[in-house]
Amino acid sequence: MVWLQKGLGRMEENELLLLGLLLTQSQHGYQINEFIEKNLSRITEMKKGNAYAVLERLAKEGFVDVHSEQEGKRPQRKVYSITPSGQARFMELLKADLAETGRLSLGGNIGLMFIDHLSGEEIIGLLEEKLKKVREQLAAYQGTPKHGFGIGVDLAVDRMRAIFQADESWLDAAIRQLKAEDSSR
Amino acid sequence: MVWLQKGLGRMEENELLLLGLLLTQSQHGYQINEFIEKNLSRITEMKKGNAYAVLERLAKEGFVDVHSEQEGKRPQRKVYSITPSGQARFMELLKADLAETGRLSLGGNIGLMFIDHLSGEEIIGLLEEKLKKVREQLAAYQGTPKHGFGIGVDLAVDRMRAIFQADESWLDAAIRQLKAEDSSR
DNA sequence: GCAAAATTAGTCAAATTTGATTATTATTGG
DNA sequence: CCAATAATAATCAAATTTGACTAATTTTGC
Repeated sequence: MVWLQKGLGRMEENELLLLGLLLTQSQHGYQINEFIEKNLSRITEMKKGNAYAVLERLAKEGFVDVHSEQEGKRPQRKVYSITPSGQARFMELLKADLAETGRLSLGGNIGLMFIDHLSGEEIIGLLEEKLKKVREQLAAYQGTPKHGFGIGVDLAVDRMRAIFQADESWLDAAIRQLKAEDSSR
Repeated sequence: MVWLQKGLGRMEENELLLLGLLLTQSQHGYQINEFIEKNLSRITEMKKGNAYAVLERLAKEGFVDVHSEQEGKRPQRKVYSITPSGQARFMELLKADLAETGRLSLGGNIGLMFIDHLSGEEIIGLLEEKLKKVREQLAAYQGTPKHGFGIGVDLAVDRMRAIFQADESWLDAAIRQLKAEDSSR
């Protein structure tokens, strides 16, 4: 993976996300995780287990309140709500996250680094496979209608789309060039 | 952060990187970390401490051999060399990393999601600050000469540059649009 | 109406990652 | 030539993250 630094770290962005989701309404963990998996899978990859851990951390720091609920014989669930100090923290994190360059981590670049350990055909074959997959991803974006969760979510998704598109163009150009070099031997 | 999945995970990419670096020559930990910090900071953000841990893991799995060296009274250093099974592992990881869509993790997107908690001017101000920083990053790329560590490294760096450039364009367009909306009120 | 599958809700151990810290040897400026 | 700083080399505790697991309740298909 590849990074370009500054701005919030993983964990701080996870805190920002959870605080942001709790800002609209108090929720229990499962509810939050459902929402993330169903609607925000393009915008975060935070795992369930991690979300629960981050919520506990936020509670320990006083940014959220927790209280247990029992509905019938269901496993007790913990409802989290944001505190005033949590709201302040949210604003702080929000501004920090928006202003900085931001982490940029791109899978597949380490492989690229060592590409000369493969033969020309192998390289082209693998990169074409990759290009195909990138295009599938892009197609999925085209198919997605606006979320309706506010302009921000749409912006975030669109930014991802733009980045993906750039990767597609880059890959396409790289493959062409490799092919040209290959045939000129 | 934002992810788009499939391909190697963080740790596997870290393994790939270290195996790849050991392929050329056996090295001790400090040497490897120096090289990464000085030459590959645009391509990975693996931290020193982590590199040592990953090397230990690789040793435990038989992908690298370790033997301690003492030079004078210097702190003993551990020299790592790749084993045949490590070479096979390298090839495996290399192909996997090249063929998949690859993780794409983009900082600042969570903030974007919640942008409507800020006022129009605040948003524009923060995004412009961000744009400035992104442009600085881009300028740094322009200034970097080719590495000379093989075509792969250059490709990887260039891919990063392309992605960054796309982010810059996206940001620029987004700001314009926000300004237009703002002034039409 | 009942067995199988899916959903709800969350926990936990193991693995990974970070950031600070230690300790020795070179180098540099005055 | 001596004190301060930088470079060498790595370790470790604490924090975070993952992925598998538990366990109860609904829903579904036959």
